[in-house]
Amino acid sequence: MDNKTKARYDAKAKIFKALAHPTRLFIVDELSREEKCVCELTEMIGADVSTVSKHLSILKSAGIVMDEKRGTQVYYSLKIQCVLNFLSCVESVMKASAKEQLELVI
Amino acid sequence: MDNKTKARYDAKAKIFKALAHPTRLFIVDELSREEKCVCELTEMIGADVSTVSKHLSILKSAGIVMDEKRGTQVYYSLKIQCVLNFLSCVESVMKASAKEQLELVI
DNA sequence: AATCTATTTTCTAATTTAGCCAAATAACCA
DNA sequence: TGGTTATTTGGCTAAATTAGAAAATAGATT
Repeated sequence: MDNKTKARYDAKAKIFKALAHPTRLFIVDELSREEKCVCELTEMIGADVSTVSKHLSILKSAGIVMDEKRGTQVYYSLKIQCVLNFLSCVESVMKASAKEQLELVI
Repeated sequence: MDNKTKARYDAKAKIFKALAHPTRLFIVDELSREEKCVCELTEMIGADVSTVSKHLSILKSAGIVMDEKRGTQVYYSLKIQCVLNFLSCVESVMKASAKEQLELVI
């Protein structure tokens, strides 16, 4: 595999890594409804603000969300809508697995 | 967040984790063309067989690929085609980021 | 049965990630 | 200016992930 190809796979992997955490998936779900400030998300998630802020920065640097400062607050919103489509594909993977599990039991 | 909801996010995250590695993305790409045995993939990837085998088992336990033993070889193939759609969404995330980078420079 | 081949599993060391606390920044307000 | 609130950053520790070497397993062949 040449360097360029390798770099492409690394870049793709970075995006998947950004989504590969339950808290970050929750954030994406919430932001798909409407923008939220860090404080609102922190409240919902129930972790330290610094932790939530770090999750957001990972999503941002992957290009999945964007932020906008208004007064003292920073609002985050979903930047790439198609992320939602692939969440629904993931659901289908989950359903397929669950069905299989079930068939093993029956 | 109740336990059930949390479990759902964990399960989704598991699927993203499975895809969050350059080698595993490469494997998915290859398998989207046609099934391959572990030895063929190992040859292409150039890592230890045990490493490749482990990557495959991660993809399998996430429900993304399936395997079939034929003689001494094990053939892996893509189980969930929609994974490919979301790879194309990821590409669009990458393009958007690249475009932005470019605009910063111009 | 003994051996060979392909693959998986186990073990260990190295690297990365997650989460909290404390400190630093930034924007607003008195 | 000094203080307050919201957020980010740095530092630290614990947990998770990665990779390869070696050992174990399963099926095919002699």
